[in-house]
Amino acid sequence: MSGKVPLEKIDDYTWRIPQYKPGMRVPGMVFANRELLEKMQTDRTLGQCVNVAHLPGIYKYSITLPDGHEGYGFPIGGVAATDYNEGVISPGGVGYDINCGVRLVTTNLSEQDIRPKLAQLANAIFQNVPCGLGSRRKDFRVSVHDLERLVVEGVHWAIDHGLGWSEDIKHHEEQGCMKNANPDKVSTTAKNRGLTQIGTLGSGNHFLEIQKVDEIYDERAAKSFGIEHEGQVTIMIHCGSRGFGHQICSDYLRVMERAVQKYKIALPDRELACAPGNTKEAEDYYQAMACAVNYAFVNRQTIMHWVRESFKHVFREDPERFGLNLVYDVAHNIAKIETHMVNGERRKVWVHRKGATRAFPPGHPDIPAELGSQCSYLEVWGQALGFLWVQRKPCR
DNA sequence: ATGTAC
Repeated sequence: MSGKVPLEKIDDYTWRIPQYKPGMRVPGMVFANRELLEKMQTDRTLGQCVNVAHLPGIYKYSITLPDGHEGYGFPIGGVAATDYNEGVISPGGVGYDINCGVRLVTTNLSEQDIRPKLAQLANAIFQNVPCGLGSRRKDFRVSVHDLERLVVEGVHWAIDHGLGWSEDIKHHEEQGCMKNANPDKVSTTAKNRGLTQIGTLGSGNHFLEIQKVDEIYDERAAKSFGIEHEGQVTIMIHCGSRGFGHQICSDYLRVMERAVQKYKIALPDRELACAPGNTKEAEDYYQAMACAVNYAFVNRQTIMHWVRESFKHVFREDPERFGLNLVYDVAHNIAKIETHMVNGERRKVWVHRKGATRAFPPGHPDIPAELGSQCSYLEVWGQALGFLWVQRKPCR
């Protein structure tokens, strides 16, 4: 089916899908090189990009970023903004792993400093951070009361419980705490699944790696983020909201399937189940999703804490001695209410990002001041698009 | 991605 999706070349890495189907409200915009594009033509990726273009209230484009591939409803790499009132919010535009994301931690060590202790360190981390399908912590389980606090307070909860340093907070998207989180909108099943999984990695493409800086492209930018030299050791953590977010997604997909009937929404694919933005169903999903967003922030924060503890154990020194500063924690599966200029007017929109990291426009407060007000960080795809600033997720 | 499976 997707073999028939027409593509217009904009440049070597940008392809436009015209509104060739009567139901398409906007064109598609696909960012891919030849090789990736060819792969997309063998599966449902482009067809899913076209399906997203049918969503009520969608603005400007249905976007697919590298490395776009098949997902549930939206393709992974899918980005769409829909009108807050006239549009819809769709859990398929976020995915099952709500606030799957990545954080980078720097150290002041070089490869040669760490090499002799590497095996020991890897073992310590392996002990301290459970991984794999269904991984749980027996040593650290939160009560239902704690869970309900942490999904509202986000990283603040972790810091208050000794699971990090206060300066970590400002190095998170949303300062590690999404507002509107409401645990009353989360099922007991989801809460129960969440109790034993704080500080666990999970499986699939989730990872915790000890890395070294291979090459610095922009010295000034790198320095402001604490990347000083090639060979510097860093740590990267990629994971999400575990069974908690997964359960919330499946619970609300059911709610949204009913909403599609109730509000008589025409959709090309039932995996795009959604609700009009100004309904209770939309509000409930958003409040529950925000809980999973905060859960995932706390999960990555807690994992980082146990990495710091592992350094302390292996080197028998305070972790501060090794730097171990958080550069940034960023989500790539999330929906947010944002205001953007669209075709010259201020619009409140639902931004769906699935496998798409936010990048910062010039002047964004999260850009280190020393980089100057004209600097944008990460690749600003948005300049081509007019109002959305997005970046491809880190690929593996 | 995820205890699984409408």
